[in-house]
Amino acid sequence: MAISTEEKIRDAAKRIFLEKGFGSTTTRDIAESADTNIALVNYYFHSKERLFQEIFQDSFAETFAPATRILNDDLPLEAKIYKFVDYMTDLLKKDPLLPVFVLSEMRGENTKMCEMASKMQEAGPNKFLQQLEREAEKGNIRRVDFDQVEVSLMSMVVFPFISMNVLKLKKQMSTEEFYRFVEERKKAIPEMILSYLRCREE
Amino acid sequence: MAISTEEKIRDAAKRIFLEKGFGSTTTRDIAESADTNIALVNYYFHSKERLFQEIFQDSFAETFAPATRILNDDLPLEAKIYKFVDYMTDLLKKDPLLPVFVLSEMRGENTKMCEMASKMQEAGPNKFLQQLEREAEKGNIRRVDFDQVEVSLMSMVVFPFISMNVLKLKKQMSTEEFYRFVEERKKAIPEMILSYLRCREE
DNA sequence: GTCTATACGGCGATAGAC
DNA sequence: GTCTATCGCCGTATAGAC
Repeated sequence: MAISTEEKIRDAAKRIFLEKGFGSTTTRDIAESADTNIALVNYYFHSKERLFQEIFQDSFAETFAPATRILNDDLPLEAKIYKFVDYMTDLLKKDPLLPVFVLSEMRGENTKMCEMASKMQEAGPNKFLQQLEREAEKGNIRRVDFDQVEVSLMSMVVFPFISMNVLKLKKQMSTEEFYRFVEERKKAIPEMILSYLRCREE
Repeated sequence: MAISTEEKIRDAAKRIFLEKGFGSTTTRDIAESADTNIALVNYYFHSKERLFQEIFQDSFAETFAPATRILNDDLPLEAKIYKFVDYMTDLLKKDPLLPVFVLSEMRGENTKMCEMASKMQEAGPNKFLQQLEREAEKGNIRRVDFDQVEVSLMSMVVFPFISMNVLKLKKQMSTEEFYRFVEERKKAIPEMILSYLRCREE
């Protein structure tokens, strides 16, 4: 059996919203791209706004939930870092527009999207930071600002996808070369983080 | 003497485009925010599209030109990295929406903006990569993939600003705390890069 | 240069037949 | 569930008076 009309609309909406953002996307685009008409978009999703909210929530969760989950896993530090970079890179290779979509809709004073995002935040302690603390106590790593380390880790994985087109321009990369480049980061990023945590004070 | 109407419009346009992007910004917003009317916006800039192109070009140059310039300076490696992080952080503290604006308008298959950006690219050799090569030959640093290092450096500086609102949510930061956080990165980021370049093989 | 008034199209949304 | 037709609004852009 083929996919339902509702699914076709959702898929088309996700593709176009991620590509162009809320403001530059029209209901007509979505309907046409889903091989249907505007009336059905509103029949299933009531309004462009509500359809967008569904897509945004999914995308936000899809991006951040797995990251949080892996960092909260019970894995040795080094293995965890490798797994994090590996998993996130594969995720973003499948859906490279995810982060720039989510973050561009959350920019500035956009209270609406930020509130929505904050409702999806699971609280709980940050086990990754706790783990780094413990390793420092055991003397396995240096004691540095671990919040900075966590943000740097995330930055190095996600930013290349956000700046993909600029990167391809500056480094004269094809799409295939870009994907090879981020593949190589699966080694480079953990090495970078670990050398910072392990090397002697300068 | 007060600033000209043209300047008022340009300033308002920049503020609103950076906050909401091209698609979610209306000429009415801009006119009202500049204390004038739509007719004058089109009188000075001919159309919303052309006004946007001016703002985008400025913003693109404002973000990437200084970065390229510093990396091409004639400075010792360590001093250059510190200067880069320092200067870029100060720049983005003044204009935190710059990178997410530029990169969100360049996402996906948006050929228009990418072509515009490519026309603004100065070619020339990448002196930063050459410098890293030379340092490796002299045995001062390890020989690793220096493209990866350059991208990581840029990522760690820029990404916190792109993800500012998510970061503030996850780490429960106020705006002041966020600015203190990126200020501390002026030390943390260079240390991270340098420890990777200098530490022994693992 | 600046304003008012207006043209014109495209937008989101819905009514109503099937 | 699906479609056609249409409404009303808001978007950009311009004409024309001052």
